[in-house]
Amino acid sequence: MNKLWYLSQINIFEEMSMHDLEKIDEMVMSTVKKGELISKPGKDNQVLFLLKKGKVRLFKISPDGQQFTSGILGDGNIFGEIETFSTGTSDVYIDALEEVTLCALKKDDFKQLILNNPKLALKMIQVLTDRIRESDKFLEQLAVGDLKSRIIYLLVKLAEKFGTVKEKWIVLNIALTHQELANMVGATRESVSVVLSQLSKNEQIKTARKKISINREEFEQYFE
DNA sequence: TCATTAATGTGTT
DNA sequence: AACACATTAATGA
Repeated sequence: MNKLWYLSQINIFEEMSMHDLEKIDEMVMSTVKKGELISKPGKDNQVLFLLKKGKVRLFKISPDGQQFTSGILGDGNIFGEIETFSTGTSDVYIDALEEVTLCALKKDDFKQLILNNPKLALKMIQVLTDRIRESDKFLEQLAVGDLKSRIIYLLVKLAEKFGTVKEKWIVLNIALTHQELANMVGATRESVSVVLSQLSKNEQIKTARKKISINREEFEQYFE
């Protein structure tokens, strides 16, 4: 099984100066509708994408057509490939989980940006390091855990990245179907449904269609 | 509001 | 895990 997991919390824009942010703002920006493919393996875009708004999914497709989601990136993240710089996305499909606004950064623009913002370079390293670390951990969890623990691990990760606290719950601000969750933990849609309703019955999570909240107290121990 | 589709739930093998 | 089928919620004409 090809199991990778990239989850990065870091907002790449934080370290940029106002001046550069304005430049980015002027850059060609495109919007991609939900479900549309942004990139696929082998496609040599030679650009870095700055994700201004929305969420994208990185996934692979196995020979039998099964999708495996290897990561989800949210606002302020960066992905893509240019000759001297790779974010590890050259061999994955990327599609939009929701309507997405992004701008494409060409090689020279990126170089310029780095030159103007030494801190940005550090941030980039941090982002990529973080992805590797997450990937490692996730691989481990997938190898050792039963389905329930894998799902819990995933929900906690999603909560860290996309969650907002609401009383005793953390609401996951990301619309995912059970099928999509299944694609992330390498399980079937049905078994994911079963585990989720189990957790729901135990008041560990709350579910609605494409909406999940997790109980803060129940999962406190899982957070770092 | 109704009909269609998508998401989820459940039992059986 | 795979399948078939039931139920329910979302969508949109």
